[in-house]
Amino acid sequence: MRVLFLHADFLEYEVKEKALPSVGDVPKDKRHGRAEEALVCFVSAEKRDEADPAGAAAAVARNVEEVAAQVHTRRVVLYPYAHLSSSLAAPDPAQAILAALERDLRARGLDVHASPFGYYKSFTISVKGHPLSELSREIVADTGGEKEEVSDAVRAEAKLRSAWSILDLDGRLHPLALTDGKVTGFDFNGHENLRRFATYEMAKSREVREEPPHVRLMRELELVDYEPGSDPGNLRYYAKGRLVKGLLEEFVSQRVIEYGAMEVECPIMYDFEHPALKSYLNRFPARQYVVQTPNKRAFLRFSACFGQFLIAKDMVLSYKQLPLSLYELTRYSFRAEQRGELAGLRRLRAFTMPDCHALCADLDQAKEHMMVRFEVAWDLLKDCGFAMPDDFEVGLRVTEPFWKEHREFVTAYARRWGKAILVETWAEQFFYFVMKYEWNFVDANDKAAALTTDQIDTENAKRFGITFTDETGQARHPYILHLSPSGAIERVLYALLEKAAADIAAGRPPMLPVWLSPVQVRVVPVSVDQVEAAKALVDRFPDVRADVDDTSDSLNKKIRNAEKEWIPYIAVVGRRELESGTLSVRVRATKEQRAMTVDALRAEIAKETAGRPYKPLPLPRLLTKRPTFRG
RNA sequence: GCCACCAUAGCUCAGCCGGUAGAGCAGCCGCCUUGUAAGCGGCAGGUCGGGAGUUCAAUUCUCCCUGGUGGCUCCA
Repeated sequence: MRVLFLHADFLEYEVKEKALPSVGDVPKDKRHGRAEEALVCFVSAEKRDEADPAGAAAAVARNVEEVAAQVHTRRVVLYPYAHLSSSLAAPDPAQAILAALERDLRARGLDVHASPFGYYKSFTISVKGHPLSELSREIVADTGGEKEEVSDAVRAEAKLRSAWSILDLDGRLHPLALTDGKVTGFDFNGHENLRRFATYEMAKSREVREEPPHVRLMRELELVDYEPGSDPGNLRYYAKGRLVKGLLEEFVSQRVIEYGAMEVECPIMYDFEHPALKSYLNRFPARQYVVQTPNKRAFLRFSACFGQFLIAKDMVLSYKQLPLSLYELTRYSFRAEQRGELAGLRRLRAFTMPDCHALCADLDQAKEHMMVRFEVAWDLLKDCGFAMPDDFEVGLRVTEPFWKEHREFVTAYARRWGKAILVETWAEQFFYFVMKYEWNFVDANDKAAALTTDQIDTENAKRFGITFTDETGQARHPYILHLSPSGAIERVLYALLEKAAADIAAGRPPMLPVWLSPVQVRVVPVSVDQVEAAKALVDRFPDVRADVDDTSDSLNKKIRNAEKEWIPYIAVVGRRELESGTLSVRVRATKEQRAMTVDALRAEIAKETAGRPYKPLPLPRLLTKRPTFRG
């Protein structure tokens, strides 16, 4: 709908003749109207409002109430005014919407004066001159006409009754309770991180009032930054950040493809009116970004699910080919998270998510294959630089029927994980999955963020019409696993930076793994006499990100600058080194200073980075040629 | 989305009861040629986040907007 708000000293109108033959007659006493000191709302109902009249009316009502409050009036005039839109709703739906709007506003306690619909009218208006007195808005029912449907899932979540327990390695289930904000029912001694995770999940108690440390780090290190020129939660990556993110993306994709998934690529926007998608949205409590294309309304994908499902439904599949995996690294997935929920790299509106769906013939195969992928994800996170399983806590969510029938599977899962896990059981299946797990990173502020996650989906094959032919020649719907092997790439970076922040707090030198360090070797000449030699030295590190500090700063200053950048190897070159043919290397990880040859340093870096992707230095090699992206 | 708080130079921050701003770092210029976390001096840097209001006068008070942080809600 379109609304023009005018805060008026008065509005006076006179009904003339019918503009639409179909409208009823207006009684004599309603043919003239006058309102004093009112918010006059000229309103057009539009074509797209027809899809959700109640939603459109409610959205406008909220806006009217808000604007009325801003201008401190409770009197509102609704004035149907077709000329605000080039895509008007048909008269009948438009009248219905306006009537609903009028009722809604009355229900909100506003003094509503509605001017007749479908007539030519003359009017006189005196508009106040203050800055809020004139305002026009284009209003769409919340997240489009989908609000009602999406909120099925949101509502389901709200009334979702769940029970929390800790499952230990002996298969014993310890039911948890919340007393005075404390989680009880399990002896958390030696499981401090699990206690923090369970408390986060159950009590949501927040005592810390600090900015998460990774936010400062991501900016100081010139990796990532906010972009006020975009929408909140859409970040910009500087050269170093793009490198780190690109390496993580490549590494994750490499591991998933090695495991056997087929990489595909899908559109980032989808038709709201596609029947399978529409019904899928009901089971997925997300808030979407909405895009108006030239001829339809679309939403930006919030995962790779439907893109891959739409591919899978057209595939010709035999049981002999299962389990079978499709994979895409989504750059980006979009979720219009509420403003207050966004936080640095932990929670974004646009994020990069690897998403790998496996079609499985039956539940046994799904369970078995889930554990194959478990190992892929485990090795992946380990090789990204995490301590497994120490750096994470498992949240495993399961429906009661699944728990009862597959308790042994869940217990075996916990044993493989190697420490007690948090289990949430739901009485009913509210979502499309019967079982899911996440590996949660718990940060310094006791906030948990899910990285790796996998789910057993029992519904979507049917919804999307995905079938395979079984041994008997029958078409059957597969079970679908939804794995994000690392979770969002941004979250991997978040967790690495939070780990580094924990190192700082513990007095250890913070750093990224060598394969992810934007600069791996900084060659530092002691004085100008060695600058040329230093430049030549860099060429002897062809497969290493090495640069040269060719500034005229003091040696101390050059060392300090390199340390502030978390460079793992600082190679000092002075007269002595040139004479001996070695480098004097400051090794960040161990805080030692070692004399090494170029080959020895190269070998050490090669060992540190073995099996990980490599990308060249994304910046000029000479520091004097390099800009600062921010102070 | 709701509530609270924050926004001053590229960065980190001072700035009293309303009288249009200051430091350190970074940058630029010069001197120094440095032996393992800041050498010295100078210059230049501001629509005090944006808009409106109150006032003779607003960085300062009020309102709205934008962005950020925390809490609530949420996290598929």
